[in-house]
Amino acid sequence: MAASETRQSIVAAADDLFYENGFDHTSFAQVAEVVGISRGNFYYHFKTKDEILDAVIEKRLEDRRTMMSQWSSSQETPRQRVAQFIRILLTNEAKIKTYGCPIGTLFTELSKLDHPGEDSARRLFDLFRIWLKRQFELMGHTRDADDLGMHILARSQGVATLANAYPNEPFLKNEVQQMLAWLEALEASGNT
Amino acid sequence: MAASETRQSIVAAADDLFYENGFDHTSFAQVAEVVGISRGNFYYHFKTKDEILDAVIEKRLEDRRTMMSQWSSSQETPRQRVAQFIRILLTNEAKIKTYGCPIGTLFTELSKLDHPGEDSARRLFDLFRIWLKRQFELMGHTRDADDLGMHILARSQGVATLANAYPNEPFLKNEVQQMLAWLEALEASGNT
DNA sequence: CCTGAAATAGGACAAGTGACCTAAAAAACT
DNA sequence: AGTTTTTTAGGTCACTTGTCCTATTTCAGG
Repeated sequence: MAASETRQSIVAAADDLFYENGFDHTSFAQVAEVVGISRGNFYYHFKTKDEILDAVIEKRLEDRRTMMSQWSSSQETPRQRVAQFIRILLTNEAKIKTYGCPIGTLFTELSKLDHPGEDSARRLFDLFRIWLKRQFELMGHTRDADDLGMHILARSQGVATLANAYPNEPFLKNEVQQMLAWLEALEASGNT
Repeated sequence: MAASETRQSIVAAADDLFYENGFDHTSFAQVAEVVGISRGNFYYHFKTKDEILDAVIEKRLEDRRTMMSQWSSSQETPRQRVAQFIRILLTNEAKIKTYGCPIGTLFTELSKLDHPGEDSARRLFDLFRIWLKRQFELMGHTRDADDLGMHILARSQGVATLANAYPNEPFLKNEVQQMLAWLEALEASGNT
């Protein structure tokens, strides 16, 4: 098989396993088994575990970028686009209740491990942060656009964490409704 | 030294290390070194790693219980007590920015590891959840007391996560102000 | 078909882990 | 002081981990 294909399979499998079991707790053997290759072959494609982590983060960045560009083409107004962001919680409800937020849990783990990849993981937050800021600016909230973005980002993180702790409750849906209501209540024009 | 004292030292050291480096990533040797005892002695007090985890969770539960009972005696109204809860984020600002929330990060890790201690860790959330519910009930919000408690719990979690990701920003203080304003804006009497 | 590069397999290694064991030291009690 | 119990130290074990190495297979280009 071509090297790039195998590489993709490895990154995809590692992406899932890191999400489901955590980065530190996922071993090379596990990834290799899921992909269906030998551990030895593994090292032909990735020399260190950190290299896989970098590749996984790069993949997650790319996946989110395409997701956000789809929003830009399907949603007319910035308000609708932010609403789309909030609704990720519903789209991924099942996985979030089981594994939490893929971005938040990865950053939290790497931060706790004092792992160099922490900085790369923060870039996943940055991606949404900057994008959200831009949307709020387009809504006219030029001065506090970043604060509003951080606010909605934090709310999403908190909801994901508690939905993970209490999966069998309507909590997540309730909070999404509240966040959407908050978004609607925001004045159309900012305070500049 | 008396066994109970050594045991306490171990639990205290493990509490810190689990918070700073994570449960899975903390080894017996590290805890023993911090306490200043041999690894062999360790097993006289705790037969398995899970036993230490249980003891640490029990300690955290007890610490929070005493904290909340202090609030009850120092704060007159339930509204002031909830405000005190919100202000934990400020009290522990430095540690939260470095290590995140001790309750949230522990639960997230155990959930990801599929560790049996996940249920015990959830009881830490329960402690605050039930207490918050009670405060909102006392404020007159009998019907949606639990929703309000979960809401403020989730906001705190989200703020802690993002403050950990962006420690060099006024974000945490801003959000605490917003949460306190939200609390003030709640009607004194509920919707029953 | 042949040849050299690309890709794969599987074994080996050192380090670290949780767990266990036994003997020595310390403390408590008679 | 002597004896029993409590507490401690340090070695050992089986296992897993990330990493490395070498031999074999696959496969494309001449």
